[in-house]
Amino acid sequence: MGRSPCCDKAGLKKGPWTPEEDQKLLAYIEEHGHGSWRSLPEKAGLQRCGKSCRLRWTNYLRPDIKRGKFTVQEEQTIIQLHALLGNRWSAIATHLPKRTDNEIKNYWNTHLKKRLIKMGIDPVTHKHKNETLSSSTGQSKNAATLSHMAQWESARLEAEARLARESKLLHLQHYENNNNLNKSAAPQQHCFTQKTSTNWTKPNQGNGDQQLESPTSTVTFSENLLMPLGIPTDSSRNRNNNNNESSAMIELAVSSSTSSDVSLVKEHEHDWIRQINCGSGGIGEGFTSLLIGDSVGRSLPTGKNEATAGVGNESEYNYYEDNKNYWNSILNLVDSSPSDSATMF
DNA sequence: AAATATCGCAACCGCTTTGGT
DNA sequence: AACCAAAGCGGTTGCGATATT
Repeated sequence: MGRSPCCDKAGLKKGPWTPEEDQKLLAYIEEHGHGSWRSLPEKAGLQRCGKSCRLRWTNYLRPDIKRGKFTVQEEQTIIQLHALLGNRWSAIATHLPKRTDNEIKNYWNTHLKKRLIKMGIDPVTHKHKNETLSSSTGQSKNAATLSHMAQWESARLEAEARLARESKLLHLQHYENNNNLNKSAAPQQHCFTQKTSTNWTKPNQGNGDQQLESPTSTVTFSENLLMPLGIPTDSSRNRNNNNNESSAMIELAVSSSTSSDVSLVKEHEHDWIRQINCGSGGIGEGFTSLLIGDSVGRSLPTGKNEATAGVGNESEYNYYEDNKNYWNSILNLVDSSPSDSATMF
């Protein structure tokens, strides 16, 4: 059987989008939200299939997309996350705010992959050729360890999403109950429009704030998101938290996570990681922070005492040390890459 | 200047997952 | 539980731009 293609209707246009089509799509979504993608093209007066419209929107027209050159930081993040997660572009994209998975995927395939190959690093295993050659003599431990850790990270991400979904149900119920009780005291600040994965809506409709918002975009309550966890944000350092928001709402923001909300939370995890690496401390040595942080890759403690701080015994020390060395080697190779290091990163 | 090769990226394809009925 | 529609996702393709011969 199989599903019939969505674009097989005669007369539907394919290929590059014209500025006129972009304008129609933008105008329609600004006015109505996307609603059902399938019915959108007809309503918007476009000779396209819904899927094509959705892709054009999510990969190009969405206002929360950052376009243009990737920064050094972004490149490093992609390389490191790819070593960890493989070709899971959407997962990688959650750590790169405002970049789409498609853009990251393209950038990897056209730039980073080739660059690693040029440097003698296998873009699949992220191991240097020399290391590959000597792996038969027992140095494959790093790869095995990394693989093991990657499995844990994958499991963690999945569990996180599952828990988030479950807690959302609970908290939505909680919120609805509260909302029914306190309709007159509805929170003013949060743009709590729609956070399902299916419907994009325009926040603050009618109040002059026309900022568009996609299911995976950051929302305006984002920084409050981290407050209850004790995670500092830039603005939280600079201003007092506005405690007018109901704590229930904040709690909801943190825990109500559909898959799209997970990405939202993860987007901030990126900042969180940065905070940890900047030495805010106290959050515990998360796996991700251990692997991704510059502080790990670039300024590893050389003394065993420092390295083993918080690590219980010799085998655990080796475990961490192995991975630090692994990332160190990647970053050192990248840093000391011959000839065009200036353009490299 | 023309032909050819290579690169970069938007868009497509098809499979999987999710959510509603 | 089964079915279906829609969204998510990753691999691949097509084509315009640019570099090289």
